[in-house]
Amino acid sequence: MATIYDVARLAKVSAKTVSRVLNGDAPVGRETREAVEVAMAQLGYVPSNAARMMRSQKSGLVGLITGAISLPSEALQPQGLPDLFIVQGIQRAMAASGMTMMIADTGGRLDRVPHLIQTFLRHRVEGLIYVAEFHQKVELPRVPATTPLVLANCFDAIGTPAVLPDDARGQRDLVNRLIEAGHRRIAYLTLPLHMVATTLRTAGYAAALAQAGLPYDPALVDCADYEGREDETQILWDIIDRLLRLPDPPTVLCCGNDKMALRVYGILRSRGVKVPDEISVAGYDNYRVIAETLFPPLTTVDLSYTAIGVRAAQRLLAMISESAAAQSQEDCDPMLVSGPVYWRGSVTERPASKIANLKLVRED
Amino acid sequence: MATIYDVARLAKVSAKTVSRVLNGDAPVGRETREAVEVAMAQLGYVPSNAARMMRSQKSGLVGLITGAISLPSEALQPQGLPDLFIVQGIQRAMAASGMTMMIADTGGRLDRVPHLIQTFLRHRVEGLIYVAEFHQKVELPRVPATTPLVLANCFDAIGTPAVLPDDARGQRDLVNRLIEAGHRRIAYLTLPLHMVATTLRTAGYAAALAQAGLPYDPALVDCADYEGREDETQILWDIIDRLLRLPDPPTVLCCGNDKMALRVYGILRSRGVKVPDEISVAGYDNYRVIAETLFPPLTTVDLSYTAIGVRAAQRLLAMISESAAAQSQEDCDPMLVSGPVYWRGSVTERPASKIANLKLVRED
DNA sequence: TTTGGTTATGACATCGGTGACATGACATCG
DNA sequence: CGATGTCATGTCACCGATGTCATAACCAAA
Repeated sequence: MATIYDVARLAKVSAKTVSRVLNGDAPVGRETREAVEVAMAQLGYVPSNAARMMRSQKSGLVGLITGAISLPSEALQPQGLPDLFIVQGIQRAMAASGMTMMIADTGGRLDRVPHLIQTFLRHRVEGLIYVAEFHQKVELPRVPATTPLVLANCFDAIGTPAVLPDDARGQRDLVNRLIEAGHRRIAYLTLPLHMVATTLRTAGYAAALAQAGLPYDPALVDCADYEGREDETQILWDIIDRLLRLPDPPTVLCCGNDKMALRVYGILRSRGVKVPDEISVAGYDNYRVIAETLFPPLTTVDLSYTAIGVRAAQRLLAMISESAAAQSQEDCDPMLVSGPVYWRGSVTERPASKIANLKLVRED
Repeated sequence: MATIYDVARLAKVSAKTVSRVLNGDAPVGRETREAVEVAMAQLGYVPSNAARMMRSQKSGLVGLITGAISLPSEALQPQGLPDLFIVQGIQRAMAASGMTMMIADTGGRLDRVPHLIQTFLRHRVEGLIYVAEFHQKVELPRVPATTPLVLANCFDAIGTPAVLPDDARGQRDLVNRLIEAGHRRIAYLTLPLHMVATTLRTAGYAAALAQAGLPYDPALVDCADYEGREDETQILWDIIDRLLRLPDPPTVLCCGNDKMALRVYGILRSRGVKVPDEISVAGYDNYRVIAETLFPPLTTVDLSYTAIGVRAAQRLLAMISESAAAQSQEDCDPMLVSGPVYWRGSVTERPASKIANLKLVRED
C-alpha cells in the first residue's frame, strides 16, 4: 500500500507538503496542491491511521461492549432485542460525530469483559460504552480513569454514568392513559419479579392508581413470566382464567411486554374472548414487529431503546471532550429516558363494564 | 499512558526484552520475565496496537458495513431484523479468530458506503464484509484488490464472493414437508414480487409441487405484501377471503414470512376460522419471537441468518489467510445457506379436506 | 535600504513498538 | 580443544505519519 513518501516522490515534493495537503493545516501553492492530489489519486493512496495516531495520540475510536450481538434470542431475553436497538442508536450518534466504533461482544460470558476492554485499550479507544440486554445492575472491571465509560440499559454500585429506561414513568403514563379512557379494573401481568424493570413498572402502575384515587387490588397483579419454564403458555392461561372469573373482572390486561401480549391474544381468542370488545390488552416496549402487526394493533409504551443509545453516545462524547474539566456532579446521576404511549386498537375507550365516571366514555 | 520504555526502565532491561515477554517470541530468563511482568502490572501498561501495527503491517481488524444498525425496523424491512442476526454470526466467528471488528453503518444512505470503506482502509482492515438487510443485488464501489471483500445476504454483478440464503431450497423443503403431511391444496402468499427471495421461493414452491406430481394452480398463489401501502391488512383479508371461497380451497396458507403469518392469524381468527383445525398456516424465517410465541406455535423455515454470518466470516478469514495464493475458482460461486423446517402446531398432519393418499394421514 | 510579516516548502526528530543483527556466556559435538 | 549451536539480552533502524524549526521568496512598512 502506497505511503505518503510514495506520493511525495511522485509529486516531486516533500512528505510534509503532502501532509499539508491532506490536513489543510498550512497554506500550499495551487500547483503544488494539484500535483499532490493527482499523485494521491494515481497511487490510490490512503493515509494510515496507525501512523497518524502515533503522533497525535488521538484514535478517533470508541469501544462498545455488549452481549447484544452474539447472544441469540435464546432463553434469557425476555424483552426481545433491545440491546440491538441501543447499539443502533449509539452507532448513529457516533457516526455523526466522526468517531469510528469498534464492537465486541461478550458472547454471553461476562468473564470475557476484561479481555475485551484490554483489546480496546490497545487500540487506545477514547471512550467505552457497555450495553446490557435488559435493565439491570452490573459489575464491570475497573477501567483506567483516563478512559471514560458509560453504561447503557444498566447501572452499577459505584455511580458510573448510566443511561436507563424510565420504567416507572412509562408504566405510569400507560396506566394513566387507561384510566383516562375509563378503565378502572386494570390487571397487570408482570415480567419475572427479579427484574429491575418489574419493580419499577409495578411502582409506576401503583402510582398511577394512587394518583387517580383507585385502589390497588393485589388480585389484579400477577407475575406471568417464569422464563425458563416450558409451560409458559399454561401459566398465562391459568392466570387469565382466574382474572376473568373474578367477581369484578379487569377490563384491560397490561402485559409485561409485547411478546407476552402476543401470547395473551392467542389465549383470549382461543377462549372466544374478543379483543378489544370484551377485554382490552396493552403491552410494553413498542416492539413494532409485534405491536403494529397484531390484529388489532397493540397499545403499548415505547421504550425507545434507540434513544437510550443516542443519549449514551452523547453522554460519552461529552465526557471525552471535557475530559480535562472535572466531571460535573450530575454526571453521576443516571439519565432516565422515556418514550410515549402508543395508543392503538387493542384498548377500547369504552370498557365493557359498569363504569362510574360516564363522562369519560365515548370520547373518540 | 505508559510505554514499553517506561516498563523497560522500571524493570532495568531493554525495550526489546519487554517486547519479548509480551510476545513470547524468543526465550527470556525466568527472573527477567518476572521483573518485566511486575513492572507492567505496576504501570498498568497496555501496548499500543498502532505502534505494533506499523511494523508488523497487521491490523487484526476487519470492517463490517451494514444498514442493520441504523436502519430501524421502519418501513423497508419486510423480513424483520435479519441483518442484525447476520452481524451476530459474523461477530461470533470473528471473535473466535482473534480479529477485532469495526462496524459502520450506512444510515440507510448507500452513497455513504465509499466514505465508510475509506475509513476502514485508513485503519488498514484486513478484510471487509458488506451485509444487506434482505436478499438482494447490490453495487458497491470497488475496493483495492488487496483487501478481500465478502457479501452477506446480497450479491453483485462482478462475482464478488457472497453468502446467500438458499430461498428456493427452503421453500421447497417446507412444501415437501406439507405434502408429506397430506396437504394437496397449498396456497402461497408471497412477499413483494420484486424481491429476489420471492422469485426464488416461488420457484422452490413450484419445484416441490412438480416433484410430487401436483398441479401448480395460479389461483393459490398471490402477492400479499405491498410494503408501503396502508391497507396491508385489508389486502391480506381480501386474498384470504378469495382463497376460502374457492371451490377447492387450500388446506394450508404458506406466508412470505412469519410477520405475515402473524397477520394471517389475526384475520383468520376474526373470521372465526380455527388454526390449525380448519386451516393450517406456515411462515418463513423462524423469527422466533413470533414463531414460538404465537398460539399455536408457527411452522416455519429457519433462515439461519446467524449461519449466513458465520459462513461469511469464515469465508473472509480464509481469503485473508490465503491472500497470497490465487483465489480458487469456486470462490466466485455464491455460497448458499439453508436452515431446517421447524414443524410446529400451526400445521395439521390431517388436513380437513378430501385427501387422496390416506396412508399419509395419522402419522404422529 | 533595512526590517518585519506572510507564504510556501523542506529537513529532521519523534510517536511506540518490532525486525534484523550483534554479542557474550555456556553447552555440545566431532 | 576448537567449531558450532543455543540461550539471553542489547543496539539500532524502521514502520508512516506529523510537530517543530529552518529556510527562501516575496511584499509592505519604516
